[in-house]
Amino acid sequence: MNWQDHETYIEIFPPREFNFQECIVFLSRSEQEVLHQIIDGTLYKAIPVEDAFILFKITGSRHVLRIDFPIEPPAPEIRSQVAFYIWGWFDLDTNLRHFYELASTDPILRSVVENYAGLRIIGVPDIFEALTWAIIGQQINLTFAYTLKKRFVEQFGECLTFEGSTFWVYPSYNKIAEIKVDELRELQFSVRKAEYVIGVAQAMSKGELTKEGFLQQGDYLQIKKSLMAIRGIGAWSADYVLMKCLHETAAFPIADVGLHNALKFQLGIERKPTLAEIAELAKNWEGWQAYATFYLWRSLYNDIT
DNA sequence: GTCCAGGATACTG
DNA sequence: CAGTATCATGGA
Repeated sequence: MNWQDHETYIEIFPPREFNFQECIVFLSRSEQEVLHQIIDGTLYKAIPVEDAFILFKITGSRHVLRIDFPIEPPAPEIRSQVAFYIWGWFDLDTNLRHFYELASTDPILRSVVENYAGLRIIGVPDIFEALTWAIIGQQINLTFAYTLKKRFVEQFGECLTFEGSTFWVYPSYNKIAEIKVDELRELQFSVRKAEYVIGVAQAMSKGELTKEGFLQQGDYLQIKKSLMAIRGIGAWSADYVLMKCLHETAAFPIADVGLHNALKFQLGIERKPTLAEIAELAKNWEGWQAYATFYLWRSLYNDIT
């Protein structure tokens, strides 16, 4: 982690293959997003750190991210944890050079890595959020998924307010472990989605499920197997969590509808590619399937000014 | 009205 | 074991 503490603010120095603006485009993909805000090109987010909620804002230039604390600068240890959080959020430990080399000769990836150079997988560092967001998004369109998430966060999460703006923090698993299926049904969750979400919360609340626990298993396939043992987490969700939370660049949600639509467009065909065809295309992506998927997702939406 | 959505699970033959 | 029904609702 490459950063510098200036007491009232901090600076983070990302690797060369980084473009803050591209990340902002991704973060702007839904107007219903409640877990961060972009105001005049500045990114705001509140996160829980050691039983407190910290609001930070990020302004990015070419080679440095500047992090300010609008409410008040926190203690040194907290500042360090915020830097660590942001480092992981933007997946700054990953060296993209290998991916770009591989993509430069790949018929599918060549154009997207040129178009979106510097884009990184924007993560979901909180594994409870990653697991439950994957569950919420299953089998429904993204617009409705964001509607459900917004209701869920505003019903059970906590928030900070600053200068008239509200900054929401994702609900804690301890809170969700205690609610009933009916309370989520009222938000228009299906009974099954509600059961899955509460089940994950209860497992985490009992300490049966932790991010560190998965990471310690080391091997991608072993972690995927462990994730799929959770009720409500199938192959797609497991790969989604590996990709967005556990920094596994080889994670590949091959059944993803968004991936299929992006490939249909990139290939210029009238139908979606079959799983076998995708597997064939992806042979060249070995080790970087997660980034290939993320860049292809990016190709599905237009820039937001 | 029809069909598809960032799928997963329970049931059936 | 592979195929099928079911979930719940929004958006195109």
